[in-house]
Amino acid sequence: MPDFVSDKHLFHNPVEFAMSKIGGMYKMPILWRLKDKTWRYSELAHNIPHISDRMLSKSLKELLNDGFISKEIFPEVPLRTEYTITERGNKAVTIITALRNYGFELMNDFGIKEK
Amino acid sequence: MPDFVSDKHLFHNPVEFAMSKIGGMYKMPILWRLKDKTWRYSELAHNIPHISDRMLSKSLKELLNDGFISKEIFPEVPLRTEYTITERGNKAVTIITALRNYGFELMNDFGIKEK
DNA sequence: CAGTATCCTCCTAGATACTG
DNA sequence: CAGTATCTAGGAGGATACTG
Repeated sequence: MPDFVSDKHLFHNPVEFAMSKIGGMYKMPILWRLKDKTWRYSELAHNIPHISDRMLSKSLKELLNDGFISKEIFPEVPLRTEYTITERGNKAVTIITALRNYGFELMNDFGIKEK
Repeated sequence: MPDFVSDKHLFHNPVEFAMSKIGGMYKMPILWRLKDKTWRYSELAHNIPHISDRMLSKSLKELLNDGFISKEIFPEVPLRTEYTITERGNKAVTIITALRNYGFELMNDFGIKEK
């Protein structure tokens, strides 16, 4: 697996590339919530623990630019925007599900009990 | 999914926990190489692109402490150490394989051609 | 409501040098 | 050969304030 460049950034393997697209603190939590319904900005903001407006808007923008989600703006008063997962996003959810299941296994393996 | 603490570090979801164990730049590349045979330190050092001694030794130590690999020291001259994957490491390889396949799909999806 | 702009902190990884 | 120690840089994410 040789190095390759995408979007002016150097990658060494496919996992690194995938993580550059759906990694970080909040992208998976966002995609996970969008997997079976449309959410509006404020719903995500209130539902994802600890997320700030800065990180939410930054993450949404990147997921949007990379085609994992789509956005619809309703020019009402007050303003409403809705985020929906795309086909590319749905494929991501498959691996997120696997990662999540593995994470639970590992937590159990390490004796961490969830409520 | 409530927050939880492990090893004095705060986590928000199972994916974050999994990534704290097998994430970072080099842990997956190491586990990937150990999946079907034992490697010695210098073989890993020469085979994993761009890795420094510092990062190799640091990553190996953490994988060892977390039970993903085991280590055997042969007190010969010159010194020889061999690293072998454990059952826990093999489970990790399953998800790494899935992530890797997803990464290849995504690269293809984004028009990145590998050689 | 749905964001953006600025500034700042911490942590991962790189560079370099050294050792049993 | 198989590492460890020290120092540094870059980038992800936090805090806070502001806006169409």
